[in-house]
Amino acid sequence: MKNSALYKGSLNTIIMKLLEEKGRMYGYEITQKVKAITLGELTITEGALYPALHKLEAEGLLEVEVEKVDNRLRKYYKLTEKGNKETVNRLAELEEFIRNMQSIVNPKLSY
Amino acid sequence: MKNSALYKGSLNTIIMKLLEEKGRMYGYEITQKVKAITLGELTITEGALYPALHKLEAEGLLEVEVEKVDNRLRKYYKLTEKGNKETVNRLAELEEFIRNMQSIVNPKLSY
DNA sequence: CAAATATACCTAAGTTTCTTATACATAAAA
DNA sequence: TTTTATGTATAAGAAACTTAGGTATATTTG
Repeated sequence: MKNSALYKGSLNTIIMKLLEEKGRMYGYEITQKVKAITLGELTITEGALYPALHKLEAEGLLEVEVEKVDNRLRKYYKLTEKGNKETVNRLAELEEFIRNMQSIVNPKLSY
Repeated sequence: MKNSALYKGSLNTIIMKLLEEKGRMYGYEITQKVKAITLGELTITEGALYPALHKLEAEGLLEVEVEKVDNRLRKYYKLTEKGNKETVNRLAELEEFIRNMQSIVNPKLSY
């Protein structure tokens, strides 16, 4: 049962959208949230997630707050102001992609 | 104006879906068709298209017929039997991806 | 008529984004 | 006590693109 289609390029948008909603989240929490929302169909691997978070932080779209909970480390991420603006763009792009794909895949529905 | 979101992994499915509909198409025709359907928003680059066609052919999902039209070469591609079956799977996967993305991006709509 | 654009194919180098595998560490459950 | 869950991280490799070329003919435009 292959990883059921996480199309490349969508991960960043997923992260940013969840952070926009929730305010702040830590990495592991994001993986669990995605799994829950998609009823187990979509699994974010750690090898994809952590580099993505670090890159978004490096780009100034996320900022991090480190906390210790239950003697274990957590890195909470939240959107910066720049990140908030960029989230709007990326969501618009994703929605455009979805519209385009539906025009191709289901041409009868797109008038 | 960046290339407006061709999420990686979707190109093969686009090609296969168009061939399923049209019966057979040649490369250049595919690029024009996609541009037309998406009102210019989605452009398939040749550097992506031709390697993708060759790979699908190598995998036995497409077969090719070469023709000369107006003194110019055309390579018409069509789905093999195996390609037809696989198209069903890929479309299902793409639709699942779209459902999952909508669950994430627009949680209020997904009951 | 010359130059640009459209049609039609192709590949190579580099980048991005993932998967897979591994590593470290603590807490809880079997 | 061993496995599973929680929590982070990186390195090597694969896959799928972009960018930038190359070749050639037909048509349109200035």
